[in-house]
Amino acid sequence: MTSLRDVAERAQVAISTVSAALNGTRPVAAETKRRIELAAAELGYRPNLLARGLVSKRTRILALLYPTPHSGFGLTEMQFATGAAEAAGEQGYHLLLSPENADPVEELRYLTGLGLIDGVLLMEVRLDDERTEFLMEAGIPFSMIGRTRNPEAISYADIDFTQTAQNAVAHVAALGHRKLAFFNHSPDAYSAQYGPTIRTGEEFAAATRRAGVEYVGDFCADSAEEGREAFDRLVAEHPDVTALAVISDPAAVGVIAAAAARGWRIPQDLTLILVLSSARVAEMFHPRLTTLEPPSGELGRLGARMLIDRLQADGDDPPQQRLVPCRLVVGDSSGPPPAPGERDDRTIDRTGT
Amino acid sequence: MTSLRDVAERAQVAISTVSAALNGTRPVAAETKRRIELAAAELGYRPNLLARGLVSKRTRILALLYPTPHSGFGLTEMQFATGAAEAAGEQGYHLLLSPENADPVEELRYLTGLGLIDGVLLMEVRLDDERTEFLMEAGIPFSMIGRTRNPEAISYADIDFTQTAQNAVAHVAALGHRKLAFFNHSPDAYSAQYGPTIRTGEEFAAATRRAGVEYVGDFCADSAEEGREAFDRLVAEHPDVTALAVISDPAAVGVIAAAAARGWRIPQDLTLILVLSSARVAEMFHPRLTTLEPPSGELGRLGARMLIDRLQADGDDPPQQRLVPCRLVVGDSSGPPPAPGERDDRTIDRTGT
DNA sequence: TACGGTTTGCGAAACGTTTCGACAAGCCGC
DNA sequence: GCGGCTTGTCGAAACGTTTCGCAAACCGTA
Repeated sequence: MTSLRDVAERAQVAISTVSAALNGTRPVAAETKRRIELAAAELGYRPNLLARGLVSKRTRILALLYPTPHSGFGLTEMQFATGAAEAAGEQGYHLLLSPENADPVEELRYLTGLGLIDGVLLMEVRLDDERTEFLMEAGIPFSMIGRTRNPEAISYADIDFTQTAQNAVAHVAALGHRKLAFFNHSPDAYSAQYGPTIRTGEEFAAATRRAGVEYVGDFCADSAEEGREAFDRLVAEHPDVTALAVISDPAAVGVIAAAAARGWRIPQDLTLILVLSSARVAEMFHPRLTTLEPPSGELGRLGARMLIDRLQADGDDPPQQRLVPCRLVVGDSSGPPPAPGERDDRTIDRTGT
Repeated sequence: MTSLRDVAERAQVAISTVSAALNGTRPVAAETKRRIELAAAELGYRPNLLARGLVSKRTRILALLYPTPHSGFGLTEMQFATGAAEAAGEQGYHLLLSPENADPVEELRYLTGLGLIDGVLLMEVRLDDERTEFLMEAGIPFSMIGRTRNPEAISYADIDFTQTAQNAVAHVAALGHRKLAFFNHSPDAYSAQYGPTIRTGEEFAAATRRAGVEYVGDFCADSAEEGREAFDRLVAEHPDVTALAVISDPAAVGVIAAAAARGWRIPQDLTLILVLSSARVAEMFHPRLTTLEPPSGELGRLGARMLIDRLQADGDDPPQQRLVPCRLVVGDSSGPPPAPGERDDRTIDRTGT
């Protein structure tokens, strides 16, 4: 490891001069500077981040905090991480992957106490998130991917649920549908606090209202079986439904099976949309499903960039907040609604299977 | 930030004594130690990682290096990362996410020059990987998830392709199949160097040979269209094939479509297996596909643990090497082969579609 | 020639640790 | 009662930077 000292010796100047020349923090005579840069290059000098961080209190390291996932990580979450890492890298920052243990706040206290971290990027933010309170109090710079219930004072990048729902509703309305159903995650302890779940539901309701489309909301757990049941329930109560949006991949599998069992074809008899899922997943289905794909990578990038901006403008300018809508990827599961009576509705006894 | 010095003052001892007491590096009188620990707890003292690292040359930070993915990151890759982060966390280590730019070796040189990193975890290792050469030469501890062509001297965790192929072949053989086809990734510039692609192909060939099962190997790019074409080609040349393993998710979509177009049912007319894909993806298919699921999380964990072991045993004990087979998740796409002539083979003109 | 101002470079302190030689005190056996 | 050993503590140096006060050299102007 060659150090500043080695460079100084070789260039025949003081250590402090080398530092000034290399960082441009102070004027250095052109000739001297040239000599120093040459020496540094010859020796392959790399500044030691630890030493620098020790005195400057800046490490250019960010931590990405994520709860150990309850149900395995999806593609979406991964893309937050890689997006953030990429954006950080571009700005000369590094990203530390920090899985949370049982006590996220304790974890945070520990992590920030290390002096290793300039700021924190929060993933999987809940509507009331204790982590934000801790970070605010401790005065540690952070930004969120997602947002809390009242995020006014905090920088965040999140999905634009309003726009997303509106686009989706516009899509089905343009095809001629007058009634849209939506299967949300089941309102268990987790989802009750999980922003995307709540907001998607609310915004679908609102968007249909605005568009004059009839709306049916229901819930189902993330399994094919539950998707099947929810679908049967839906058709029983609303036989005239022609379009359905589902937020869970496995539930969609169940829906498709149940629809097929009923003799419904997609998209002729039912338009099906996968919400908050990646197009790559949607392609696995047959037919290829229309998807509202979250801009995960971009959200990760935005989150990281906001945090870095905040760190560099050490004045306290107002928090940045960005909402990005999902991309509507139209697949083969979107079509005009069936004419009344056109649907070949047969009842099939599935219990025998 | 409370420092060692604050603790020392409060406990009325020298700084060095506090350090010794807290780290147990030297014997300290029980009473003194108690006083110090009390003071540390009261002040909420956290050792500063930068300062510690500066002198001890150990930061307990590992870097996870991954190429910016050519085709988007899969679930599999994500699980390497989270698995590694988890294992690292358990041992008091941290994991730095490092996307590689155009020049991986330059990136490595920079990263390791920072003095921030104790060791490197390599992902997406190619058969001839320039990164390993650099790391060996530079004497930087590292381990691999995957392995090079000749990995004898390096620690790695990889899939046990031999066992995996054998299990898969045993599975179809037990069902009564006598002929197995395998669609590998297309042998383009990338795959030609990519271990899993090469090894899976070789091992499937070898395992069928050992089991006395006839083998047909072919390639197809990662798209439904190519999967379709490959399947049609296969059936044209080998109409008696009854079992097929596919390594690419999108290709499997094409295969299923092409089989359906032919009137073949799965699994009655064809047993289909998805290779190196997650069970979560396999569930999206209808029917739910039998899968060889890579033990990604575990490989990540193993890789991290090996690296940490290596760092802690600063003697040079031999490299650790672990192979873990894929988990065979039997879905609804596995069944006995059709009786000869049983298959309802109709030729369908798809060109009109 | 003298003088204020500017340019340029130097040296030392500081950041928070670890490490290690020195040393004081207490205890042992003879 | 004294040398030698053990035990416990201290102080200082070192890690590789950044930062900042200061001084030397040089400029143009009076």
